[in-house]
Amino acid sequence: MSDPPLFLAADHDHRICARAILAHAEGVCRTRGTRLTEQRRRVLEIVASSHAAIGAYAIMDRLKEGGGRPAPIAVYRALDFLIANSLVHRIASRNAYVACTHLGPHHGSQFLICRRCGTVGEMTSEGVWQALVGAAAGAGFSVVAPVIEVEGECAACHAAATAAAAAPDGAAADTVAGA
Amino acid sequence: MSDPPLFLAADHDHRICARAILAHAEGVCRTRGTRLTEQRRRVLEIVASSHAAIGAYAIMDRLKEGGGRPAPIAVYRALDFLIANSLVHRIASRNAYVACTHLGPHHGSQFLICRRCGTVGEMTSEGVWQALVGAAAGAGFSVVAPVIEVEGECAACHAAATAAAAAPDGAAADTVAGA
DNA sequence: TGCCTATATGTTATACTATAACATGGCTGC
DNA sequence: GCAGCCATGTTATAGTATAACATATAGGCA
Ligand SMILES: [Zn+2]
Ligand SMILES: [Zn+2]
Ligand SMILES: [Zn+2]
Ligand SMILES: [Zn+2]
Repeated sequence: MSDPPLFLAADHDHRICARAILAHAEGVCRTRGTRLTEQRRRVLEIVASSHAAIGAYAIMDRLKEGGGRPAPIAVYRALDFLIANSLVHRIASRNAYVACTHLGPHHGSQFLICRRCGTVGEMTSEGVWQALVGAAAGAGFSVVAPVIEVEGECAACHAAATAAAAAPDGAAADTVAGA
Repeated sequence: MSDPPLFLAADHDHRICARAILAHAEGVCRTRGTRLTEQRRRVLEIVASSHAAIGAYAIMDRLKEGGGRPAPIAVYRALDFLIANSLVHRIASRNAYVACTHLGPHHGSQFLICRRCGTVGEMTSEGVWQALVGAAAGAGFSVVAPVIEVEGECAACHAAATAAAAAPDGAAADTVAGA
């Protein structure tokens, strides 16, 4: 009912999102006694710098901008840590990664991926979870780790596409890139 | 209610499955005026030779057994055709492919992947579909192409694991490989 | 029949994604 | 200090997928 919106407006102040993600990571690591090292922190910052999913090699390129010469394995090791702590999620259908936008522990998120702007919304619908577990149980199958990644269109892009289709003349509304 | 079982017994006569898949493919291609060429047919036979998902390079190795020297691209092109015609599905979380076991047209299947035997069951639960579309709509998101791939345990493997845990002495029941 | 075009395949090279194996460094607790 | 653990560096390689261009084959049609 009062869930926060999965998709924020394109012009939202994303620094607020990024800060919240980093602060949450600090808290998680302090609680668990794990270490959010500089490298892991930088990878998380890069992943969290946008609501779109980013590939491991793109993360590496961003790290290089800071002057270092990180090898792919360094990025994957940082991602392994972040994923193990549910601070980052892997999007298997894109071979890419997104920062978790949830505060508490959770399992079985559903990822809504806009085919136009690339924004990924992380949804945790109890109804979807129960429908899936129930249907699987009907086949004698016990669910352990679901991968649910939905390609589609977010509200903003859908509205823009509809408007463009209605008035196909002249300058089409630009597709907004993920902030 | 009267759905066919998603997971067949390990000792079922899989030649029946394979023949049905090939016959269905012949029919689909005849209806659509597309061509089930020898290469595409062989790739489909290989993918359909088991209920487990198989990787593109494993398919290539199997093709080589026939004497040819297929390049990776040949396998991917055949897979592209088969996937476009819904005769094969890609399992993104495994980078692997399974033959479709459905007869009619369909969208949004849910794939149940046994972590022990590797068998993939293709489920088409209307309830899961509706729960997902409904929940996404609540976020203003319109679903186009969901990827639902669930890791878990099939009934047979779950029973075997439970039995092995109850009687951990001596010969544990072998994990059955996908036929 | 013989050309024409679209589709399918062959060939070579390369891009992209991810991990193995082993060495080094650095913090922590004793 | 030093032992042990964890994190990182270094090098090499495995695994997955596509680009670009040449050739071949099937069928439609003049
Ligand atoms: Zn944001
Ligand atoms: Zn969008
Ligand atoms: Zn079978
Ligand atoms: Zn199984």
